[in-house]
Amino acid sequence: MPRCYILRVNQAADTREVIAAAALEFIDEHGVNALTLRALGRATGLHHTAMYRHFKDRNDVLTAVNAIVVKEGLSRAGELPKEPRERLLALARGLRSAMRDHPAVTLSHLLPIESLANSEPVATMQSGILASLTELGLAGSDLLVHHRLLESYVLGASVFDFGGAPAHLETRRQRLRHVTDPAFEAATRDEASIDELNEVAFDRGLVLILDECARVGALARVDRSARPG
Amino acid sequence: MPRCYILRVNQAADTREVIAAAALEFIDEHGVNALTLRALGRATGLHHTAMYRHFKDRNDVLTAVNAIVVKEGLSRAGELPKEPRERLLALARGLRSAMRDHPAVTLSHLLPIESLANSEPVATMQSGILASLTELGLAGSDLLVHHRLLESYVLGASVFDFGGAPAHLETRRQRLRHVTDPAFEAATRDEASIDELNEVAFDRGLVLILDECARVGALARVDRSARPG
DNA sequence: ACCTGAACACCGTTCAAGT
DNA sequence: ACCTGAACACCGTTCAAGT
Repeated sequence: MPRCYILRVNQAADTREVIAAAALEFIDEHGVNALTLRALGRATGLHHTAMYRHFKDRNDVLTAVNAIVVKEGLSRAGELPKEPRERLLALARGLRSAMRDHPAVTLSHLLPIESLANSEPVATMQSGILASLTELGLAGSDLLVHHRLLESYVLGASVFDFGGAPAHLETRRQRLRHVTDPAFEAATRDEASIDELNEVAFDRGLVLILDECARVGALARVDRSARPG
Repeated sequence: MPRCYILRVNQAADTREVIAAAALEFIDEHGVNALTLRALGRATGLHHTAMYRHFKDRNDVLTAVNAIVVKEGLSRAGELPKEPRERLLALARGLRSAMRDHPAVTLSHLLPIESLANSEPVATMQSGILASLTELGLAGSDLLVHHRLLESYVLGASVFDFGGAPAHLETRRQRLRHVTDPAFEAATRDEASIDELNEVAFDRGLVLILDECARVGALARVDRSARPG
């Protein structure tokens, strides 16, 4: 009984990736909590226990889904600029943009902290960021601290901003209900206004942090050329 | 059959709060995923279905646990300074400190985005932050953006920093394994070094953001006094 | 008002069996 | 090598029944 209508027509593609793509689509539509292995089985036309042939466990499926999102973030960043500060800006905005496209996935973005380290898109993103920070002049503990700051900010703020989706609007209304400023009224009027506010705030913080990275990097570079060796 | 050894000796206290405190203790020890209602029943000496007399559902339990952590954050902040920038610093560091004390709870801190809005400690924290930002001179959309930035940074970065705990050390080693800088070697040597790096990076970003809030607030204040009305 | 016990519909995971 | 089907130990939640 050929129930595998998706897999049958994608024999060329790697089964693992086909399943992961189906999982991403399912999460986008129904949320991450609704993604049970049985539901994923229905979506792919496979028996739910067949997943264990391609994934270690359910977390492994989510890890693969996250890798797709990071990969989309890289392609969103486009051709990477030569200038390191511009490159960091492009990478961060690209990743943010991919996460915004898949808000329901974001909740499981805390998972990759544990398990995504070995995926290829994450390694690419990681080394791109480290190389850019180094080019800015950062080294040693300065490099460590600012790398950590940038990572925590970009991923942390995005997880926070999108993790509660799609309950955003009502939540924000609740949290700001004691404020009487008319600007608050306007910003909490609809989803679009809140989303725009989020993006403006995120970009403000991102520029702030990258400016600091460039400033400290430039200082360190001057310091090194003053007393070489 | 008196199985309720905890509740029996705390008849004065509110049952809901006693259960929430037991849940916090359990999560600290066994992680948030291990907190099933049946396990919580065992910990409190109650039948697991009795929880529904005090909580709407399992998420409601986690919401109550989060409220305790935020409350601890407020008390960690201590006597609040008069100066608004110092007050924001104290509030943010206090909350961060409470979250660091309960890293396993942090994973569920994305939940409060949806549901914690109505708890009393969160409301207190919220209004304290808004009042401080206003005192700094921020108003209108400036106030909105910087409030959002501060909130996303403090909560987001902390969720990200602690969410993967206690798998921190191995994760960081994995993620930075391509770096050869000796400073990285030192920083990933043990848990304490990584924790220290996290705290240094967090505080750096916090000061950066608060300086920006003060700067923009001061500008806006000058602007308002230049053309009053 | 608060707690118990049985029950329901689910879940992730394992494993022997098929091709 | 890949997939199925039955089975296991669990889970959150509901509800009638007890005091």
